[in-house]
Amino acid sequence: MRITNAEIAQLLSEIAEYLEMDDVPFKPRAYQKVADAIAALDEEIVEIHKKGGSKAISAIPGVGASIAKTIEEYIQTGRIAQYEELKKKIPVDLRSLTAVEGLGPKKIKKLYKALDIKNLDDLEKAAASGALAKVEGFGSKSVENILKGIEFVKTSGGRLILGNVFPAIEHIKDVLAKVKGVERVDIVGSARRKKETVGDFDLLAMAKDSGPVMNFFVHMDEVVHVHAQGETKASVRIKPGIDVDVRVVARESYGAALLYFTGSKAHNVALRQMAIKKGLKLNEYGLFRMKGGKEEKMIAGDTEEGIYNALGLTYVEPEMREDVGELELAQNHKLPVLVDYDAMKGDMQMHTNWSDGANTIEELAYAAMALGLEYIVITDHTKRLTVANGLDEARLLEHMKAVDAVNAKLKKEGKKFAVLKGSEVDILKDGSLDMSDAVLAKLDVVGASVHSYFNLPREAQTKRIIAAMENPYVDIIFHPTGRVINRRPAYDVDMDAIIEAAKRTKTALEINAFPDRLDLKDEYVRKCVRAGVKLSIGTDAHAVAHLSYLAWGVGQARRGWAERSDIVNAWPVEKMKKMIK
DNA sequence: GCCGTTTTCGGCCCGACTGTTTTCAGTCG
Repeated sequence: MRITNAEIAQLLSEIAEYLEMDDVPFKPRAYQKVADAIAALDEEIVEIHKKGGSKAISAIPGVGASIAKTIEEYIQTGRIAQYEELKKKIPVDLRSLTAVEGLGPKKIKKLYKALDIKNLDDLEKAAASGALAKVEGFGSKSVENILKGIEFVKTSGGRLILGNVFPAIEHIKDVLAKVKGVERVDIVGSARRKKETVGDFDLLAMAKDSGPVMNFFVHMDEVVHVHAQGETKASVRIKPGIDVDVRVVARESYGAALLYFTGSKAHNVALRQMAIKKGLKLNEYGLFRMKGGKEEKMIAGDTEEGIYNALGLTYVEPEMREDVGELELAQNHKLPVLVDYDAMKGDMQMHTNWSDGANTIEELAYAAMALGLEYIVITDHTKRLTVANGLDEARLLEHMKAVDAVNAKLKKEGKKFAVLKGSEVDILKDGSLDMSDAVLAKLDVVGASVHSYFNLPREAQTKRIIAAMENPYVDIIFHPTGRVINRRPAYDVDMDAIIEAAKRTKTALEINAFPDRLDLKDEYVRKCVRAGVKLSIGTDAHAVAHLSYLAWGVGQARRGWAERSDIVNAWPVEKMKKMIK
């Protein structure tokens, strides 16, 4: 069983929480910082260790000799003695208990000592029996909130897929923007950074007087519960089970607030530390010059750019704000110029009613044209995927003629738009394809994907995909890792080997833009960019409505620091054809 | 426990809101 970065991060985070329970100063922050860094790491920590031992691990920012040894201990023995000691003292299910809003290490410890509460079930029983309300520091209000928190943890199961819930939050943003006195509303938080999943939504509003907008917000029809309501900040749950926070600030502080509420937390902390070094203080109201421990003068705050510049940095795009090296680049004015959301010229993957799509070739073409695209690649499934009505050689040849017919019609109408002939070919167990080379040779673009044998051993799975890339007609590997967010993990593949083979065979890797796929994920996108492997963004649309998902693919590309030159379909059709095989 | 243009000791981001312990600790982001 492979040890993942996520499980190491979870263990370190729990150690931090245990230390927090005992009021140990500063250590909790050190452990938590490392946990966050490892969770965001784009390399497997096991690999780092294999290459350079605990010394290489301690090269990760925030990791010193001690924590490096702790991680090494886990990699070598599967256990951490320190963690087990701590767990023995207070054997509780920290992961689920801390997921309850309002419960932190201190309260969890108190509940364990007083009522032997170890998990959500114990907690729920104690709340129901009335025992909880008798614990010092807990009252009827706490019990009520804890019960609601438990319910939420049980039903929502954690993070939501951004693309699926975004329309609901955009609606609230639009409604708030219309409240009298509101000058501007922005979606901030991880949604602005285009993280693939979000825990909650944050909105920022600009207004002189916060009263009316706060009042409106907590009384919206969608609101089922108000968690908190103050003068400038409120937090509610809306109907689909999403938590939404809103914060109101004045114009002069709006940039500072945007910066602060967009995060990430690690990026913000790093910025504040830079400010301190310059004798400044950064908070959500602005960047201040300090004198004798007091704010002397606000030197930036109305725009994000002004704050970055005052700190000697170039503006950092929200999708890059994860404290994974972007600040060093900003300091040296060497940030990449990320691919723009409106840079896309084409869509590289979609399905028609010839296989498992809902619409015709023509309907997709007109819809894509309306979205401002210059070309689309039709990539219906092939024969092995019988459940999707996959095309065999004969039907694919027929299908190509149908594409020709649509192009002829568009030309007659004077439209400058191209429909390209493509296919989503199945990669069979041995790495061969379910379509003859003779037919593939007639297509403009060939994408190949894995739809079977998800559980092959790592080596076999890797070999299988590389074999497909070696086929001279395969231009793109579609959804290269097969993961479906919140539903199915990626198949076990050696991504470094895949990326290396992609480079060697000049095969592009897809960023599948479907909101619950976003496959490649951001860290692999970064690796491709670094290696010079080209990327292809496809919506994998199975209906006209899905074509708008392209923006989620671009967001993912930007999170991976991709520039326009890295994305084959950010180029006009002729240039795109040259960039693929 | 980590770190260093204040560098091997002495610091460690900062503010809003809640509930309850009538002055603040705990949690969150």
